[in-house]
Amino acid sequence: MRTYEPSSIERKWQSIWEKRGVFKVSTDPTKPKYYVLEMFPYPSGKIHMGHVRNYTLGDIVARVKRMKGYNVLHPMGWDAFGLPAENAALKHGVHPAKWTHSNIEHMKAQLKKLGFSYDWEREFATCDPEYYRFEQRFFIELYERGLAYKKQSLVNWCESCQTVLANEQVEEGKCWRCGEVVTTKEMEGWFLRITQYAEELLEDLNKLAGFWPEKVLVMQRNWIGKSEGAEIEFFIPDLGKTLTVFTTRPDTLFGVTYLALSPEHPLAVEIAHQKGFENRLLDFREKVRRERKNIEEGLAEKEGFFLDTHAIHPLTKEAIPLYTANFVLMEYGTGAIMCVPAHDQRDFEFARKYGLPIKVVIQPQEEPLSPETMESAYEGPGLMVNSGEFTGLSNEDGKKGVTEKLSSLGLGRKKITYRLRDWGVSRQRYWGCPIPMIYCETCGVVPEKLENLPVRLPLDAQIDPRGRSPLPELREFVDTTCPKCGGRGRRETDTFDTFVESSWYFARFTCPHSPEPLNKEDVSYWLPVDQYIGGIEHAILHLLYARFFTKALRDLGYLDLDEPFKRLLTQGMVIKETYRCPRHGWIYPEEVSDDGSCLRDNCGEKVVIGKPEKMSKSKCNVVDPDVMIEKYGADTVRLFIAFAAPPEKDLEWSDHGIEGAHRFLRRVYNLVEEYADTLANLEYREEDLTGLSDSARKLRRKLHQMIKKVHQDFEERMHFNTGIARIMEFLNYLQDSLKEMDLGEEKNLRLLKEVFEKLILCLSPVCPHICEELWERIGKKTLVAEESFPDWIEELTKEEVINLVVQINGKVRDQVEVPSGIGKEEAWEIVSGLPKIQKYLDNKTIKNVVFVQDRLINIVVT
RNA sequence: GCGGGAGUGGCGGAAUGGUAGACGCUCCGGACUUAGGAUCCGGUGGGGAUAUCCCCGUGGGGGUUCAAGUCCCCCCUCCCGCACCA
Repeated sequence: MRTYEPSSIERKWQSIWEKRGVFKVSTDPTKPKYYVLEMFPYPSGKIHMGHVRNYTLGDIVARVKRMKGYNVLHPMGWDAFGLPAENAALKHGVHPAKWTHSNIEHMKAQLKKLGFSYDWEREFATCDPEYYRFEQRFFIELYERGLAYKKQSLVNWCESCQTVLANEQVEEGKCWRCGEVVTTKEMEGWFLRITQYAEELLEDLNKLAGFWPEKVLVMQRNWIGKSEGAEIEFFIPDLGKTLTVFTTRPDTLFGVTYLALSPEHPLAVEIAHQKGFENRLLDFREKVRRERKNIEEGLAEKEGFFLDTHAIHPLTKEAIPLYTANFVLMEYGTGAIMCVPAHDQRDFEFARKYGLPIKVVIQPQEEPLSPETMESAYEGPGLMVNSGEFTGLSNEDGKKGVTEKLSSLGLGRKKITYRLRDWGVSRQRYWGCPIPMIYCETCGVVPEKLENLPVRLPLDAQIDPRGRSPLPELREFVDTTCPKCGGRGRRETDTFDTFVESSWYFARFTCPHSPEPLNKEDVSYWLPVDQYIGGIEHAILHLLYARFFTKALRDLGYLDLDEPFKRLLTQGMVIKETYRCPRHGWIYPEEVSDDGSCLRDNCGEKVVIGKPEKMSKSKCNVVDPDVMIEKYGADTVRLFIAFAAPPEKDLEWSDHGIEGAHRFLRRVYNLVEEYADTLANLEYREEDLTGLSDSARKLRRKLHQMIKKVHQDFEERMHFNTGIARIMEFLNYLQDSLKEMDLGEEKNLRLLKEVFEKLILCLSPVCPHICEELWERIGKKTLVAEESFPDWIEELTKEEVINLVVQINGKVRDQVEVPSGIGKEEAWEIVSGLPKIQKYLDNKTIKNVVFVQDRLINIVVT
């Protein structure tokens, strides 16, 4: 008898799949399609457990759908531009291109070892000119439509990465990639007008409800940050100019006691110039910028100063003082606000600090407010007071009333504001897609001609030791001719944010070799992605950009859909417990002795076992997929990962757990192997399986119940952990059952053949290699990968007898085996005769009997 | 503060309003062994009676129901996201 040797089995089947091109697909409108996509990786060097989990989940989905008869697109590629390649170049002196390609090669080999069913013929890397040429083309077309533009702006700057960051890439004031504190800087850069799609991006989230995690939808909604209110104009006589503010509370207009401008506001600058306190304003602005970082820690106090200027209230015509204040953001609304201390907490704090008046204009029902005694602003609803003609209205009616009044006077209007900003895509980096624009002294900014695309990233650049992009110094790249006038031109040397590449790769996977950017037939057949799987860390950035790009490409005529990803699964992290030594910090598990002391440098300190955390080198809790594959095989790794937790939850790596998974596969292997030769030449038909003994019939019933449950868990609910549990449960039952079954009877052998066949098929999406092997061992000539998922016979899943639970007043008091399907009367007949139950019925009055067929009978007594 | 999610054995986790704890891990006992950290068999929520049982139990408190981990209300804790957004 053979023993289970994963490594040889896995190599064997991987090469057979490859040779036969099992996972190759093509557009075929006669077949139902299914597109499953996992977020493609950055080629950082090697695969980690997070990837393994992501891709295992995707592969199970792909294999299940294939077995269910779908034409399945399951591609893989590389998000290959990005900063780490440049960092590696600096550190090891390898060119980013070389580093990237060798990483790809290594990681691809790792993925192949895991037996993922990708159509590798569709593979591409985003650093291929054949990929990014189309990206450049899209950009030019967006530019021509006014959806891409260049502007000077205050940008987030990471000194360590030497580049600009998008708002989304700043996390708690730090660079999302390297953790360096982000500063601000005035800079020119290219922007994509994502704000033009703000409303649609928000609105279409409703289409995704139920298919995307609620959490992601909420995060995107917050990010887009729609708020409805009004723009109101305040005339400044000293300047002869109008200050426009945005407010969501026009109903509080009569409570305005001051106006506040961001220190960056152009009118603040103008006033400062006129009144001669420019330096004071500049100092203040600098201070505020520095303190932005403190704001996260909640340390910054409200601060500002009087601008020695007044504006005219649009309705009361009162003179309202102008302040500049640190809590007013230039980037939001109009950069200036009207301040109503009585009804806004921030305005309240500022007013108290500087002794500004507080005027109540909204009175709540309960307790009247008075400015003297208020300890905080009242932001709730109420009736309007001190508000001229609006006094007495509810504040909700007031919002409308005041806005309409202002509108009629031409001093305001209804306004919707979004928090979402345009997407800055310029990066001062080398290893990225060149932005295909040319600066000409006579023509200005001119896009490269489409026929000249791609603008190739020069690969012979010398990496600058200071970490700066070498492109601006590269004459043969920079010097060019103007596409318009043929005169001297200078190329843009910024490259795209790498999120541009990942914003449309899913579409290119449908036609990776097409000479057109996107082939109509392919994209309309395959898109949208039916199931997208990836980490929650992309909840905003990548997913919002990709949604935007989809809509933009639709409007350019390349796509015919609104949303790219029909269903989204955000899988949890792979975590593992950590060990900490008081002297050495994080240490490896093997540096902990049995009695829990630190072994590093014979230190002996008591080791603290930390809670499980995301695997990371610095915490010494990583598990290398290669080591696990080597030790247990890919099937075991896949099985454990799919079994240990539901997909969306964090998965705690357990050395014992993976042993358990491996033990299970060995049991499957040994069991099938034991009977393989006997069964190899045996076939069965449905009519062979009639007239079975009780125990054989029961086994067959368990089999069909298992198939049904696995189908539901794998295909409908995507709860792989419980599906696998059902397979394990079945194996346990099968082994018990075999002890009693007479295998001298041919009927039973034929049944066993059915059992093995279907068991193997059910397990195959999770553990494809061992299943192919066993399939072959029981005499099959086909490939499991090309088989259908087994059907179950509903009739066979029905129990013949069931355990009827007998409750008295809702408490379980007994159970009795009865034929399934019996009615209430029959059940009562049986149950009322049970001695245990009679005991409970003595001297009691039966008030009610509740009967749930095949489940329970509940006798209510008093 | 606002928003989202979650609290179930020693652990990971199961349970269309219908036997709470499937499946796996751990641990305990047994078998086979020169040996086992291999394999197989049995047990494993708590407490009590231990022949056959009983009581308690899904973060806490109320409620709806014949019946609640599941539905409703209040509270507590933890995780995640957002946070001077006017």
